Amino acid sequence: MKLDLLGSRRRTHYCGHLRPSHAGQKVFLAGWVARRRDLGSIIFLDLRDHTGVTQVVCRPEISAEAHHKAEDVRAEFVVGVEGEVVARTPDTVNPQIATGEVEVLAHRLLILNEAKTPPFPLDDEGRTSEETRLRYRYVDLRRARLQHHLRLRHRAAMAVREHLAGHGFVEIETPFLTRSTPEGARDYLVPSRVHRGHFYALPQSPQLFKQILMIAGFDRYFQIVRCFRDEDLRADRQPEFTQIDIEMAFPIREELFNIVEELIEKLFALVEVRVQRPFLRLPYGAAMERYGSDKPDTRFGLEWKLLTCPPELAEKLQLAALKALRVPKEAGMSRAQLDKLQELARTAGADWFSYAKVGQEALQSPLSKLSGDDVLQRLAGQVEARAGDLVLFLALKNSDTSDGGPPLPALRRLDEASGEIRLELARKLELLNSKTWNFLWVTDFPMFEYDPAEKRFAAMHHPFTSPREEDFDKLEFDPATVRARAYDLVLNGSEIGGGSIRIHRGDIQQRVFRVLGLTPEKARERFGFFLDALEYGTPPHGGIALGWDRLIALMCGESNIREVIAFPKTASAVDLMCDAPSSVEPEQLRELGLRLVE
RNA sequence: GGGGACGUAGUUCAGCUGGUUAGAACGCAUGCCUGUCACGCAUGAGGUCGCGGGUUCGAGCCCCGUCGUCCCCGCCA
Repeated sequence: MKLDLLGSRRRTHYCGHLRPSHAGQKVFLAGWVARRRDLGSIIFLDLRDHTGVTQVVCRPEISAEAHHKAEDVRAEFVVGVEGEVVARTPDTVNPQIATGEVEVLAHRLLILNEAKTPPFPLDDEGRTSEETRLRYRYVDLRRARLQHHLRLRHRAAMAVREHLAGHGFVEIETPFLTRSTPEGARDYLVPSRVHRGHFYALPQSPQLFKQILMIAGFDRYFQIVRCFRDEDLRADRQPEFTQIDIEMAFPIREELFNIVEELIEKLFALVEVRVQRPFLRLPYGAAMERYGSDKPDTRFGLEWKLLTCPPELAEKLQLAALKALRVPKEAGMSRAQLDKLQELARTAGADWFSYAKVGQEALQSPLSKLSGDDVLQRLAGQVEARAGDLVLFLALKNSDTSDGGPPLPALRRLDEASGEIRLELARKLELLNSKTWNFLWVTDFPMFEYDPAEKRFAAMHHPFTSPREEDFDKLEFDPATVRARAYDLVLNGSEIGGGSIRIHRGDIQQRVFRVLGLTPEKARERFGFFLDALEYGTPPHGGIALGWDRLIALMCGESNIREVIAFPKTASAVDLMCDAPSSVEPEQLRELGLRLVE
């Protein structure tokens, strides 16, 4: 096919912008052919660009050449149209599209490029398999939905820059080729050609660089930055993802919260959501007890309560800890559903599950024979159960806390099971409102988490998080109870950010490393440059990182972050479009001093 | 590393208890059509049933293996 040249023609309007007020104007439009309707002696083309669609009319009596060319046009051809905007007669107006009151009468049609038949229809909204979409991502991205998401992402990034710059934050880039720090996630490694046998690592986050920028006197820093983690993927996890990374010197926690809350407020204004401020603050302990989660979804009630267990029941059942949840008006729940909850409780790690249905007169429960109705009444009373309610009980048995290890992991299991039951109930009872946006700060995380497999403590946030000052003395004697100055930002049950006030004193940093089982030698080997930097006048500092992909996905109403990333990877970390990762030439390996084994 | 779901035309899917020549819709091609806008009508092309092996007289269907995609657990300081 003979193609036309664009020449010096300049687009005068976008396809989605024409209105009756443009009638009579000569215009030049350019875009992709969304659809061709050939009625013989009249051919309609729907011309599309990112703003929308305009109907182009090709009639032989206006231009025989344009009409003739339109016969060859197919879907996704790139064309330019020179013509006149005309108002449609009332009976031909299309109210379904923004430009439906006008059309462009083609005086001249330029076929700028042809296109293969698209591998899938562009207007099918989510019916094409993701595999096919990702393979032909350039076609997929033409869809209005993805255009919207990525353009919103762009405007959101602009808002971030404007907001943070307005608060005195400076955007500074940090290296991608950096040093491996084996703590935390698996690193992506990049072999050095110049230094054979040595490797760079792609950053899991710019954590140490941003702290060093504080030491360097930059006072307030931010970056919209790519991070890399070589771990298994999920719907909300990609091997490379973006963070809004923020750090400030001489931090007041409330000031940081305020800056972030304001930012969130501005971001959600972009999608016409007014957020409630200030955000709720919830200590970690309360979150775990009441919601069974460190990222509670507070769009619905269903709060657990830790009960004081009547001794006779505790004795009989060997209960070590007992939680209860009042489910209003659900006394009618079926045995089958309750059995499912019991099964969930078991697999989620609780030792014991039971329930009571509150009637007008009496309680109905498998427990009543065992405990007697008065004991049951007292338990139900502790959660203020009323007639018609269902009360769920969840417990930990004695044997589990007496195995010598710290009792916390066991309690944690109970809490986590309670959290899963809570979420399952919310789904089953359809309590999740997609129009509600509940932000909250979870604060006062434990500093350390005991890892039974490795038989050591691990940092819950990261090893540069400051313990609360009043807990400094417990570092060596009771690390499990040391609280961190760490906080997470949570939205509707998703963690969208996390940060902390950092350690700015070398002595405290060394003590924390020691709790983590890092000898001074090991610490020096891994973080020597950072420990050195700490010695040269480190101001108190702290910050936060927001999960940008997750945040944008939530703003777009998407549950999968691939929908807000232009070129995402599959669950096995493959880019289906460019087929990465790939093998490389033997010469490339030779240069790097690498040899493949097996 | 583990569990679950899926894999059939370009796309989305159907395909019974293993039985003749594997179907539908959309898309595509060709022709007709002057007001369509998911145009319509007619005709037609299009299949490595993911791949390899096995069972069977016979496999899209059963078995084993393998690859790929999605979801979840572990993992993700």
